[in-house]
Amino acid sequence: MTDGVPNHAGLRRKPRQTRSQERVDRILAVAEALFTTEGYAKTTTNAIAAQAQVPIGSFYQFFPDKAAILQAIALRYTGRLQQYLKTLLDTPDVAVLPLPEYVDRLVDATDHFFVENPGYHAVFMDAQGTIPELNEIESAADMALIADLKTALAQRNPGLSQEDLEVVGFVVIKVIGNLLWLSIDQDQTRRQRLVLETKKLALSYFQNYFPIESQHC
Amino acid sequence: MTDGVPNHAGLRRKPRQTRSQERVDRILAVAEALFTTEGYAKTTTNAIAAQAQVPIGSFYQFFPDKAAILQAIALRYTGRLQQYLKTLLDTPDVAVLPLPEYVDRLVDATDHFFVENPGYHAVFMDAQGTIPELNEIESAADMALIADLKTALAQRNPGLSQEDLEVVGFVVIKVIGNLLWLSIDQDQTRRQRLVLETKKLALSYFQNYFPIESQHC
DNA sequence: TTAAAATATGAGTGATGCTCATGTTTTGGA
DNA sequence: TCCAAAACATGAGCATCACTCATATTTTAA
Repeated sequence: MTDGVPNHAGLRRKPRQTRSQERVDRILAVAEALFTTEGYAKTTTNAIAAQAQVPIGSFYQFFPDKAAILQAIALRYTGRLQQYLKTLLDTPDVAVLPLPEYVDRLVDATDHFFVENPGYHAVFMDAQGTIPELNEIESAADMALIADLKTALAQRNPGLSQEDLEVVGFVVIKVIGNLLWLSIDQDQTRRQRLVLETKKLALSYFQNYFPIESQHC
Repeated sequence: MTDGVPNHAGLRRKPRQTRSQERVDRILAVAEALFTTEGYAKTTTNAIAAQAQVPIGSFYQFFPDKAAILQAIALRYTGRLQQYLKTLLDTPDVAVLPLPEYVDRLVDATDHFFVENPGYHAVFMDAQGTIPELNEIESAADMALIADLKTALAQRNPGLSQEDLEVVGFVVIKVIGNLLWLSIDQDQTRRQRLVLETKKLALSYFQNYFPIESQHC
């Protein structure tokens, strides 16, 4: 992507005029609201266009098809998450934290993002599988997260091979994501417990690759 | 379900005659093949009916809607998986295996099932989110697996509370399922590595709740 | 044998994603 | 300032798909 504004990704025509840009923004806002409340399948393109006060024809000037709106919204979310976690991982203070605290921070940050962005859950939950492009977006987003985590972990244990770093990053990102994702549907008590278990799980696994230095009997 | 045959679940009318039963079987077989090769969204009910040599009207005598076929297929798969794992967990020899070997068996069995039943992956991958009933089926299937694992784990450490058993079962079932699920798309080398990592992950986590008896410095 | 109940059938209906012919606005050179 | 050409806007209408229902056929049982 040569363009810094992810809004334009997958657009049929890039809006040049102010009015057009406003229309695209309105469409995305309305679509996100409808997808979240009604679901992707039950939301019609005509309804989005009508509620955004945009003729259906103009709608299709910007978006090649219905799926493209969801892709645009999904891209916005994955971008936010990656930036959020990268900021954490790149903080010098965090990099030198003992492993348990490090895992705490990582899991808490991911959990926090999920809680603060309920649309993320709603959008990805909805049309997964139906839209192959969505899976690619999620996959690409995870790749980026894994890459960030890899550099952070390499710093922590320079002895690990690239293959090991890749696999450990993959497992940790996927597992944390999956468990916290599942915890969203649960009630408050169970959710907190699952966050705790996620930390326990990640820490136990990490210790296979980052042995505690101060281990003595 | 009072009926032992899961094929009839969610049917509009239960086929009483031999011919009807054959028709339903043909529909399910054709639908599974088409869903797997073409995908759920791109497969039309008319195409299923035509290829199964059943008029579209008769199709809808048996199935209330398109989603019901997928549900029937999904139920068949989850039933098979549960039976497969329950058999393993209920084997007396397995119950007394040391934890590492126990985890090995559990993970290998799940992996084996995924490999032997590619349709499971295809069917669930496809229309998740689009069909709320599918999520319920998957959720119910996981609940059953968790229940089976709970009793097996309770035997292994009677000191654990119900809440702990529930959470540990939940985490392990979900995490193993998720990682092995993801491993399916990967190439052979990476797949084997991920199976290994899944074992490592599950074992490390288990050791929080099942301390090694023979631990001494 | 036959009337009623159960089952089979496929043309037709409504809804939805998307197009395209036509109309309107903006642009930039003279 | 004027005008022609390019860019943009519009919504009635098309194609497709899930699903129905009026009618025809078969089975049941008295």
